[in-house]
Amino acid sequence: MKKLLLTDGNSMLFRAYYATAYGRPMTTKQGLPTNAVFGFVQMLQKAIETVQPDAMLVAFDAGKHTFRHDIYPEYKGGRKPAPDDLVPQFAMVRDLLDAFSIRWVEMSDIEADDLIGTVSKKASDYSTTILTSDHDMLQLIDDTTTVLLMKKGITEMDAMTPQALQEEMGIAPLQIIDMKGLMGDTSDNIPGIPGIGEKTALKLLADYGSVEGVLAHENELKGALQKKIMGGHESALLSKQLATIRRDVEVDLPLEDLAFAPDYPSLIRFLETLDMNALAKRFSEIAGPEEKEEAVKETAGTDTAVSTMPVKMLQKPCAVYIEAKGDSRDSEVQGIALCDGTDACYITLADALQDQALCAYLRDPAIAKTGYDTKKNMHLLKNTGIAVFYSDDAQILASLADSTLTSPDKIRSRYAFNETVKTEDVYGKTGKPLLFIDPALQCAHACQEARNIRNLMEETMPVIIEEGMEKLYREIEMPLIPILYEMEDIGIRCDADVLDEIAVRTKAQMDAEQEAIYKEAGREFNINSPKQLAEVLYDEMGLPAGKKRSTSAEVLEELSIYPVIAHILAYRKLSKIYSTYAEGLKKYIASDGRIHTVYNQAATQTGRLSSSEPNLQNISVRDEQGKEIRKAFPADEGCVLISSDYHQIELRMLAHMANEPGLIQAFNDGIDIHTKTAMDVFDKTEDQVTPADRRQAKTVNFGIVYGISDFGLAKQLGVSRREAAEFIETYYRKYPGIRTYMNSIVSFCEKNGYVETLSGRRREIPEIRDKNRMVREFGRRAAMNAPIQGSAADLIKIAMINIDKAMKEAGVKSKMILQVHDELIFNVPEDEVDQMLELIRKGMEGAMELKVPLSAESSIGKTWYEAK
DNA sequence: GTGGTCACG
DNA sequence: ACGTACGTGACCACG
Repeated sequence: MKKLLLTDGNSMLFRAYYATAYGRPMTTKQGLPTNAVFGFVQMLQKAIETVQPDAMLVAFDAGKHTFRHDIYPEYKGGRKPAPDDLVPQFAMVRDLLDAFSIRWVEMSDIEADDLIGTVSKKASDYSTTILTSDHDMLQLIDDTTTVLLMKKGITEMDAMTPQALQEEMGIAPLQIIDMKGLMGDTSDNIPGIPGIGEKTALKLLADYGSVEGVLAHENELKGALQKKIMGGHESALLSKQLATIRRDVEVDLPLEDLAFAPDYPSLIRFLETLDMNALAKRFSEIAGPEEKEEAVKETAGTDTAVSTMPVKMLQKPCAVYIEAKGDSRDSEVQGIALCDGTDACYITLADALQDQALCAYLRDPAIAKTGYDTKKNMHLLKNTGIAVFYSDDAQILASLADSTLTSPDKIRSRYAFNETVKTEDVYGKTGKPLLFIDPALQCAHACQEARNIRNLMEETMPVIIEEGMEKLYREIEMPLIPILYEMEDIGIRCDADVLDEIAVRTKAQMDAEQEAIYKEAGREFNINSPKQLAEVLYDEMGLPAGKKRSTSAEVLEELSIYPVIAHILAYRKLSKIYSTYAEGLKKYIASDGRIHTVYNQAATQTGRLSSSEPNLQNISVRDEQGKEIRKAFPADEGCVLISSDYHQIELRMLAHMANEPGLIQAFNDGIDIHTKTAMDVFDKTEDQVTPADRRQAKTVNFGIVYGISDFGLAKQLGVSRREAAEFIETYYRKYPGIRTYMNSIVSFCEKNGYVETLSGRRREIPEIRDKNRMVREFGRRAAMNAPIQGSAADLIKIAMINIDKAMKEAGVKSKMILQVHDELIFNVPEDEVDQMLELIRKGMEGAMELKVPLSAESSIGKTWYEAK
């Protein structure tokens, strides 16, 4: 029998509101209250999981005047209006249901109860569940209709069947109406018979069955009770009438239209727009495996712990998993698991070292082996005596196949990794390691992970091939791995003494600024706390608050007439230098006096690298004082640092991709591009362009690359939106190729749901089809930006590969040590400088053949500070 | 664990 | 009526 889930929307929203209203208020970043919607969606999901419906409908009350008011004007009288912070959530929850693709209904002057009563009656061949917190609904229970009664909290509910009702209250479903007739209902202002409560009503119904039965036998009753009944005939009959749910409303809701087809991706995006990110994440876990259910494979094979790797495993491609005692790259290696797609075998590190055949197999470049995060595996294996030649990296494959998979967690949930044995089951939690490690668990865990890797490879490889990304994968991403490994391994020198010096100096300045701020504020507080700072500025000192009581530099700069603001901005800047850089970086200096950052090759949606532990891609440079940090990064003894960066790479990339003649011409002529833009947009000659004009034009150019909007540009330039729109229009008129390109990229994305780079790297942009306009606008901008940013990322990756190759061929001692998106930094022995300058320039400028020339400029210094 | 802020390209 | 420039990661406060 098909299952139907009917929900009383109002009842549930109120319940959700009061279940979550206490404690801290919950709002979006803009301050929109969301607590009831938050509870609502959780209740709904709980009910969906419990019922597993085939069809579903949510009913809402609408209108104030129902037929019940005709017969009893005081019906639902005396109710307090809905709390202010609940009101906006009525509309919000309807939007949520739309996003979720769940049908909802409201009819003017008809209550949700009556809609549900009517639909449930029509659904006689369904097994129906009614979700509500309203006890009135219990009258609808029958053999095929259950009421799920919401209890305290958010997800506690009780399934009420005829049997359960009989057991709990000793009455049949329809007798609920009689109950109300006798005892009334304060929440709906139904009078009942004054003086009759639940206990008495139940007793009377047990004896006489119904209101009419009680009235007919009132002479059998005694004393006060009889008196109450005799005086309450009219009220009892009226109350009974009010409590009766109508089941014959004229409503056009064919049951076949109510099929339950939830749109989880859309729901997730909706929740994210309400800043319910944790909840969105939980839903993506629910939705992820469902979309890819074939990912959970039935495997016929076995997991075996071996002391010598069986020969049959060594004759074919396998997934290789390195079992280690933690997940950092210096964790202790425990053993190795191989999976051939059917069976998996685990061998301890000690045994593996004795197994010559295995070692030869692992390092044989002629046999394909798949790993996961193979760069990390190379670090893990560094001093073990074992080397693995990996032909494939499943993490890279997955991130190319779906660019939204920017973390191991997302990959694991998207591809339904088997997690029967968790790392902490084997080794305990970090900080609380288990004293005894169970070898059998290690084996099970390692084999499970090897299987996961194998399955992931088998699922993603066909996608890469089908979507034309094989070349990108084979010729860019895979070759880049050992290069990044080497950059991480070599690291960059870092001088703790210099950092100390900066720290001391910065701290002293911070203290002075702090003093000044406290003096202005009239008291001490934590300047680092945006909350406290906002209180001090906007409440105590009475500074004018704009729309948001933000304390960001952007907002504070507007208030710079107040002396305290300058101190705060100075304090913030110093504090950043102090904690993130001067003190922060010291933690990462390894025993070799060097910092070994981690380059993540699968962390961005555009194809850029990211850097972490520490992030060396955001070391200060724009701020003169912050830039001092770079003095702590010296070249090695007898060496210099060469820093080489692409000049305006994204605009060149845009000129090429859009095939815009004017822009291409400008680059070919070697004209300063921002000046050129200023001339075109402001209609000036080169001589007339002031530095301020050029700055504005530069901002316009950034805007173009970011996926322009008049609002964003206006904000950035500090001009009106109309003026910004005019700049954009003028720009497009001068460079019609750009307009055409942007339009075509957006419609491509609308049609296909993704965009791609010159190398065929895809970025999925599901947002472009979202119901919410803001989300959609974001999707459009991302669609305009991703091919540009991503193609530039492809370009520098190719340059890195070329340069690495050229360096190896030249046999130089120089090392590539850092990448900062459009910039490469090398540690170069003094006598290799000239050779390297030429080698780098060739490698960078020759990485791609574009319609515009590429320009790479280098500078040299003893420290990173000087090489800039 | 999340949000605000700020560093970079 | 609303409110957005694109892409990252680290630190701090706070619940």
